[in-house]
Amino acid sequence: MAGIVYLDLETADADRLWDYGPGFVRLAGFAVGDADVVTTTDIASVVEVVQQADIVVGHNVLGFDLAALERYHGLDLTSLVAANRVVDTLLVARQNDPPLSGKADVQRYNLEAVCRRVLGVGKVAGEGGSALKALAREHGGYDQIPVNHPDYVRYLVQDVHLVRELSRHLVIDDYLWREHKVMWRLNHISKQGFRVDVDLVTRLVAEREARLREQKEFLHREFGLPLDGKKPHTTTAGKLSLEKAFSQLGIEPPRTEKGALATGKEALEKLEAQHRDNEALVALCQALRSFNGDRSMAQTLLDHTSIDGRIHPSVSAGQATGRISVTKPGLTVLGKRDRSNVCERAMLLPDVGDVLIGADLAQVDARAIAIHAQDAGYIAALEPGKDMHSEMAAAVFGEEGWNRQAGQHPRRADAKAITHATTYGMGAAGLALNAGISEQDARRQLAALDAQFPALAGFKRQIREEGKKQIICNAFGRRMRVAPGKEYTQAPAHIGQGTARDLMMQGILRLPTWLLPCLRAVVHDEIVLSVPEHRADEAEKAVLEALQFPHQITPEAKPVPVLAQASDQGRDWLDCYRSEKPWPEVSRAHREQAGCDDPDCTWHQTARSTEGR
DNA sequence: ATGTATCGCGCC
DNA sequence: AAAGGGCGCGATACAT
Repeated sequence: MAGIVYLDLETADADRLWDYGPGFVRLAGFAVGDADVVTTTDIASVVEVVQQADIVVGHNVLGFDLAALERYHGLDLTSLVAANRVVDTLLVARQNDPPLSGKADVQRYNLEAVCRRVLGVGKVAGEGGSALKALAREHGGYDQIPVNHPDYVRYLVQDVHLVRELSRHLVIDDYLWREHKVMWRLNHISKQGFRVDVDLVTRLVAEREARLREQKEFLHREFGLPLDGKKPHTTTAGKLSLEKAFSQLGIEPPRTEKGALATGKEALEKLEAQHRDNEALVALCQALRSFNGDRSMAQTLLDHTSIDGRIHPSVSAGQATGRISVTKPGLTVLGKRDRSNVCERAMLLPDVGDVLIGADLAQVDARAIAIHAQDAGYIAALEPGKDMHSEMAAAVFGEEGWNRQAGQHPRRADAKAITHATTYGMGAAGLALNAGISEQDARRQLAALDAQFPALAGFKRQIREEGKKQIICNAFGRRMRVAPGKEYTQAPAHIGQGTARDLMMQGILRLPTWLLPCLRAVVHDEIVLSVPEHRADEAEKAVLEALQFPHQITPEAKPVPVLAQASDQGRDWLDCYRSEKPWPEVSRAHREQAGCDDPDCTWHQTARSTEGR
């Protein structure tokens, strides 16, 4: 074996890792131990070196460099990861110095930023990232930069040096070894890709354009809104003419919190409800609302679809809680609650000959909190076979009116909101506003919750206190940063989300390896897989087996059961929810019909409205 | 032309 | 004293 190998690659446009083809990797730089940095275009020789290494170290190597060597040069990454022979300094940097929530910290983890922090500013010469971008611009693309260009080579050499220096300052704990295996498994989502119904996407893009044009013309004709821009009502000129329109209709224009003209769903729905008889106003609101929720998801999917007809989203764990981001395109924001946009999920398909299966964890954030809080009553409410929210309702509102055998507690929905909200530190005022109750009632309900679950209340106090040290740790050892001053809300919320994240990742780690190439998406508490039709039942059983287990925070602690439920086996992602959702169009079988009688069917509606055009 | 901030929407 | 968390993406406005 060849000691520690520090590695960095220069490639064509990084966004094209999965569809560029041979030649993607252009130049490799590596150093073995303390030896000089070697740069070469002989990538096969680099694969040899990596395979021989005791450990290969690099920044984002798991998600990028080693993935590229695996894809285009036959690297056996599986064995490397299994033997703990990969150290990704990006994963390490995030655990050693966790990010704040929000956008402020997204740029803090590129190699140069990490090195400036850890090694000191003087160690980093220039701005490699932007210089590289300039080189690419100058030569007409990342894949056109001459591989012997002195600046190109110099930045590569510096990055290898930086990785080597950096790795001497980073601390690798047990959580990180686990995390490498987690991210390697999740990277199958990027690698395999998710098949797109390109015909449907193309049709939806066209339909949306037609609809938008129609609405814009209507608003222009009736209310004098400008025609330019994609959403004229959000431009300065558009807002001005809208204000005028509202005034002419005798209505005070609705405002957002910051005083701008409100054109959001809630504001418009409220306005509509208040002035039902003002026909022109209702028409205006409806036209404006047709812009809302009208996202260009089809276009976004199309923009990210590779020549193989698939999207290859990025998977990363850069959030403050460790939650997994699936982006480019973002798969965590596809419509689900709204009938009007749930059909976005119909655009994603299983592989040919496959079906999609899904499973989601039941109340996983509550279980995460229970694991930490060790509140006997709270854990009891989470026992298998019990309906957690009904149990919570009984605890807060009393047993009366609830026949356990007959079904759910009548105030189940209220309890659900309270449980969820208090985990995130909602106060009485917020709860009152949210639930439409008096502040006094809200205070009483929150107090009842604390009284019924004293250990839960104690845990929240304790974790808020720990949050003052800025770093808190979840049940699996992930370190999470709490913003100073935000301990009250963030500390319990981070525990709920962060431990929930690692419960799901535990399930991912428990999946049998044959299912890894089947992974298509993770959405916090849900996973989706494309599996051969004849193995669907077997796969579903294996997934449920993997996702369900009791977890205890210490060997002495009370275990909390983690439970999951399977979705339907679907011929597209939407089809997976056909028995969960009440809308007929969720079923692919329904969508395959030429038409239907349901006037509210969002699938056949567009077909009807465009008929005879 | 390109990047950042803000808003408003969607999801869990 | 009071305090609802975490995100991604598109569109626009504005600065550079």
